[in-house]
Amino acid sequence: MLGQVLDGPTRPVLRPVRVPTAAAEVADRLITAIAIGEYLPGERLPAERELAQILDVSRSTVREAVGRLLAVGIVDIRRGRQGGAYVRASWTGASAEAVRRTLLPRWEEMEQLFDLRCLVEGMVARVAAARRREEDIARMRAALDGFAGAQTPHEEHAADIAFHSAVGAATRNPQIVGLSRDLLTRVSLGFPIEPYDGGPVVYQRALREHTALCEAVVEGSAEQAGLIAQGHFTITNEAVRQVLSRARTPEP
Amino acid sequence: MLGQVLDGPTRPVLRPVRVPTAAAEVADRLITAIAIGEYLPGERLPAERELAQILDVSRSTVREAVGRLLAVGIVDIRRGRQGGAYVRASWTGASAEAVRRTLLPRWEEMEQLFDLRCLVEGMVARVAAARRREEDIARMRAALDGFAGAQTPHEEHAADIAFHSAVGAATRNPQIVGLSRDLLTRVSLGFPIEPYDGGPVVYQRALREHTALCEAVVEGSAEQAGLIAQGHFTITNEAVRQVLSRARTPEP
DNA sequence: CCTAAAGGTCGGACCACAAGACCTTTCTAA
DNA sequence: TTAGAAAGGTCTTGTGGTCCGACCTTTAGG
Repeated sequence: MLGQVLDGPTRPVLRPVRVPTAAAEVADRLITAIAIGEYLPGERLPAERELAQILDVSRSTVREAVGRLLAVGIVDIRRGRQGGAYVRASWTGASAEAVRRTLLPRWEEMEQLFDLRCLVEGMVARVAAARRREEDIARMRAALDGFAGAQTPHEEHAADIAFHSAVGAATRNPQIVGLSRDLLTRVSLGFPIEPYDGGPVVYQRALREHTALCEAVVEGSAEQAGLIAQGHFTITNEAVRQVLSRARTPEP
Repeated sequence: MLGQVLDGPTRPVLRPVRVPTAAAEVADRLITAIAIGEYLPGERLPAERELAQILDVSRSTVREAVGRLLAVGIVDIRRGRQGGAYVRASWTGASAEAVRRTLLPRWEEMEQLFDLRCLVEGMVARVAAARRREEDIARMRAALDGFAGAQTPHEEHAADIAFHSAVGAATRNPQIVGLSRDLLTRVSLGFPIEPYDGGPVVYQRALREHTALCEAVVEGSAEQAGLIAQGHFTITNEAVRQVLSRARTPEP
C-alpha cells in the first residue's frame, strides 16, 4: 500500500519489551506526586519506612527510588530526626544535566506528547463543560479565586493545581483524570517543572485563561472550553520546551 | 473541603505499586496485536524463537505468555512443522469463564473505560478532520470501499481496522494512535472481541457511521466528526457489555 | 543527656528472567 | 520412504531485582 510509505512512524505493537523495575515505578510515582503538587517545594516526602508501607514495596526499593530523585536533583536528603527527602525549590545544574541526557534523544516524541497533552486537556475541558454539576462549579470558582489572590509562586502553584483538579473532577470520570495525570508525568518526564516563576506576564495570561475556562465550563460551552484549555496547556509545554532548549545549548 | 466527600473515587498517586512481569507484558502485547487485527482468526503468530527475538525477551517468557493466551482460549497451539499458536475464530466456554473471573470485579472501572474510549475516539476524529491531508483521504476512502464491499465477517473485521487505522494516521501524531490502541487493549482486556458477528443490523449501522465519519473528516468538520466517532465507538463497547452481561448470568 | 525518629548499611533467601542444550512432534521434499 | 527442517516441550544454570530483617549513624527535642 502506498500509504505505508507516507505514514508517520507508528510504533509497532510487537517491539522490544521493556519491563520497568519496581524501583523505577516508585520513582515515577514520587515524581508524579511532586509534579501534581501533592508535595510542594520545601515539603518533605513521607519517611522511607512509611512509603514502603504505602506503596507495598520493600524499603530497599524505596531507597533506590529516592536515590534517583536525589541524583537528578529533585529532592534534598537530610538525616536525623525530622530528616527525609525534601522537595527542592527549583532547577539545579544537576537536574538540567539529567534532562539533557534523558530527554534530548527523544525530542520528536516529546513534541508529539506536548501536542497530545494539549488535545487531551481540551477534551477534559469539553467533557467537564458537558457534565459539571453545582458542586464542581463551586470548587472551580473557589480555586479560581485562590489563583487570583495568590501572592507567591507557591500559592500560584497550589491554586493552579486545585483549579485544574476541579475541572478534572467535573468530568465525573476518574479514568480521564488518570489519563491527564499520566500525560503530565510523561511530559515532565518526570521533572517537576515549575512554570510559576514565569513572571507576571505568564501569570496574567494564566489568570485570564483560567477565568475564561471557568466561565465556559460553567456555561456548558463545551467547544469554547475545549479551545481555551487546548491553548492554555501550551503554557506548561512552552515552559518545558524552554528548559529543554536551554539544555540543548549548554552554557559554559 | 466539602468537595472531597462528593468527589468520585480518584485513585491516589501513592498507592500500592504492581510491577507487571515480562510475561504479562508480552501477553498483553500479543493480545493487542490480535485485537487490532495484526493476526486475524486462523492465522498463526510468529514462532516462539522469533517472538523472543522481536520482543527481546527469553523464549521461556514468550512461552509463559503464549501459555496464558492458550489458557483463556485466544489461541490454539499445534506442534510439529507448521505448528505454532493459531488465533481462534471466536469465543469459547473457557474464554467466557476467564472473562467472568477477570472483568467482573472491576465492573465500574470498565464502564468508565468505555466512556473514556468513546471520548478519546471522538478526539481522534476531530483532530483527524483538522489535519487530514490528501493521502489520508485516499486511504480512508479506500478502506471505506473495502468495508462496503466486505462479504464475510473476516473481511468486515479487516476493513474496519484499516478504516480506523487510516483515521488515526490522519491525526499525524503516533502518540495519539498509541493512546487509542492502548484503550482498545484495556477495554477488551484483553480479549479480542469480535463485534463482526453482530449480524446485518450492526453492520449496516457501522457502514452508515463509517461513511458519515469519512465525509466529516474529509470536509474538515471537526465537531461533526467527533460526535459521529464518539457515538460510533459505542458499538464495540456495547458488544463488550453484552458479552460481559452474558458472563454475569452464566447459563447452566 | 537521652531517646525517638529518621536515614545508611549489610546479608541471606527467593523468584523472575535469560541463555542455552537437548528432546519430541510433524510436515515436506528429496 | 525417509531424512531433514521447523516447530513446540523440557530441563538446567546463572544473574539481578526484590524482600526481609537486623543493626548502625545522625540529629532534633524533651
